[in-house]
Amino acid sequence: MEKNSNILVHFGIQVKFYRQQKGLSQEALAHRASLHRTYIGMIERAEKNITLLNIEKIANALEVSISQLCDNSDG
Amino acid sequence: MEKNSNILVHFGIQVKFYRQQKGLSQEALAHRASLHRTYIGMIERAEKNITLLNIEKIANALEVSISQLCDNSDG
DNA sequence: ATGTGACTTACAGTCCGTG
DNA sequence: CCACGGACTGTAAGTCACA
Repeated sequence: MEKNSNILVHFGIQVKFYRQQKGLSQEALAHRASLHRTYIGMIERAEKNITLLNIEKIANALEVSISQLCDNSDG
Repeated sequence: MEKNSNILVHFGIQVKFYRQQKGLSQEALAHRASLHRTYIGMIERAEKNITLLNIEKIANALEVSISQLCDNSDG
């Protein structure tokens, strides 16, 4: 229940979850978010400390709010 | 209606609002968040594209959720 | 269709000082 | 205390070839 503090891991998991829920491949999501396909992969694997502008791009591409991607459990 | 997409501006405004509500100076907040004092100023003025790790630091220092800092009026 | 190392360029983030 | 300029260091951004 304690978060790793690794909000990046959590973020990546959420991206992957919402992406698959929409039946999108990393490639397709990358296209919708105007980002590179390998970059999406890196985000999902929490290898990059993403910036707010790109967080928004992905949230929009996934049609979810930023809160849905970042929020853990309203800690 | 269109958002400016300027989430950075919105974020900066929220940081300033919650900071002042707690009666903290930029310096004091910087200290609590383990960030530099000039950096907090830059964020409030939307001059920097902050990363997720620092978003979390600031949210914790302000004792608010990330949603409260990022969420617009996403409909 | 995804993971990974290597790579270059742009900028996040720190520190000094001024008014 | 805060806004702002300049210089600097570290790392995110963005891409590719190949597994």
